[in-house]
Amino acid sequence: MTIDSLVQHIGETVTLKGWLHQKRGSKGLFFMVLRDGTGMVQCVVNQGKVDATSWDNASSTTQESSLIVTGEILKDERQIGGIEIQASQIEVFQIVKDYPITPKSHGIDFLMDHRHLWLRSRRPWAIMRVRNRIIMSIHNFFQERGFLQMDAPLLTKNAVEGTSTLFEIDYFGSSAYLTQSGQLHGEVMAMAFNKIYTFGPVFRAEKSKTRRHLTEFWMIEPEMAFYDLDMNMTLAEDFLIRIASDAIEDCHEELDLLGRDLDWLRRVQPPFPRITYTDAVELLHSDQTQVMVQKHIEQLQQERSDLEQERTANRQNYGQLKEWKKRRIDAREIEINIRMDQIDEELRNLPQWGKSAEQFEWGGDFGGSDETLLTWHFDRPIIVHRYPESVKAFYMKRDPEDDRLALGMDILAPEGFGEIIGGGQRADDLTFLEEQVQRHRLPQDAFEWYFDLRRYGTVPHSGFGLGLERTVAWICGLEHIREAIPFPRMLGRLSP
RNA sequence: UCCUCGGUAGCUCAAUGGUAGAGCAUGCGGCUGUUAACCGCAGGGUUGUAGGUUCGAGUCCUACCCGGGGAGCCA
Repeated sequence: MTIDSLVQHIGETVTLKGWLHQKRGSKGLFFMVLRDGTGMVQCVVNQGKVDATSWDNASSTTQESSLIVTGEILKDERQIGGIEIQASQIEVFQIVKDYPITPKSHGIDFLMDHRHLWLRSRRPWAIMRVRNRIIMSIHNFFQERGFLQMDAPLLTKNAVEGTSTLFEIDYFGSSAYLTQSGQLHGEVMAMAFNKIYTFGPVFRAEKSKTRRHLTEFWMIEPEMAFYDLDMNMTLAEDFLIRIASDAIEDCHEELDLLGRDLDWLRRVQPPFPRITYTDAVELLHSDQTQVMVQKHIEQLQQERSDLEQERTANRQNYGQLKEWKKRRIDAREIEINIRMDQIDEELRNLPQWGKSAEQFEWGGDFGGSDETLLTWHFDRPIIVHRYPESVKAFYMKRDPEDDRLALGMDILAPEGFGEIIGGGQRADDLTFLEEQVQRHRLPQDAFEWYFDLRRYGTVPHSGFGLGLERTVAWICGLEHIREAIPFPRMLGRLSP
């Protein structure tokens, strides 16, 4: 029996195998929160209702000790899940000594060093389950629409994105690279199977230390023959709507535990605003944007002064309080300090963001701050399309109505989560592509097989890439992408 | 690579240049309905590293190492 299925068996006696998450007790009574991977449940151990060995076992268990609990399932509305176990027997696999991750707060460095244990905690549990649900949605979405799942090679000879972000490895004496994208091979398969999608890891040697970057992450890249840019955007829109609605439907408990504001996810409904790059630049230049920045600054200043007042009040009353209450105040003070640091950082950044938006020049690529400011204008994901060709990859088709533009599109998630999808319509003309490869100083011969796609039955086609971890971070409302993957690989982190 | 903040007990954090502390965790004791339980007692430290200033350095200065946040770049 697993904890997630207990609710259907109220009144029955069951045996659960798991780990001790937490224990409280008083004379002759223990409350043990048992974790088995599927959920948590409180087990009550009453000295009068168990044998002596079981009582000793219960007494000696520590955090993360592995054990077997037998007992009756009782309804108890006060508890998590509305049930608790009245234990009749406790057996032990192992008594643990000094489990490093205590129920109190920890710093991120410590937690990352103990990621192999941290994954047992509540928060990672919820996130990984949402990730799993999202992966299922992705496969269901494409499979239901007749897409063929394909695996692109991870070792390649070609750069797809910028060459500076390639991981180079020795391949029997010559150099090879870890793939940055499965797209070129996806195009091959689209010409063979019409509609395909890849789902695999990609690698980028970006020396980025931000909340949105990993060096190894998972990408989903559909590629469709006979799709133009508009069809591509519609597919991407349907795709995100499906992911969000499945998560809302099936991940109540997890999203609740993460404190996710579901209203933002419920608003992921068609149509997503579609704005051209040029309009987006105008929006950045608008007074409206400046007003928004100003409003944000004022809000933060308000929050800051509220926190300051609370802190002062706490300190004034401090002397007269009972010991346990003092500790609460101490803990709260730490929380306040952390939040104030965040606010100060944002208050330092926001004026710069406003300035950089104001001075943004047509032709450049949006920075993280520009994306964030753009999304502030809308209540759901937005699609920005028709970028200047100079900021997009060599394989993008040009806009027939304006040669300066590429038929690319990005989808920006709201609430500052930024770009989660990038894609577009592919160049289908051989001569144009050959010129582009030359212009970008890419090795012509490495792309010969790719050019063959334009020699033998070229057709209009499109596709996009979705970053899985960014999507998980968005759906879960995570501040940092490192929590969206079990074992994040980042600048300076290769273990565990 | 640049900017910025930080590194003090196992963990989270305190400490006007002047005797290094608290909570949690751990150990022992108490408490029969706890929800980050509570109460009492105990053990626990080369203040990131190497120099320097000073009567005196956790605190000031220099260099380096490690980490957080941000910029650039991107999904």
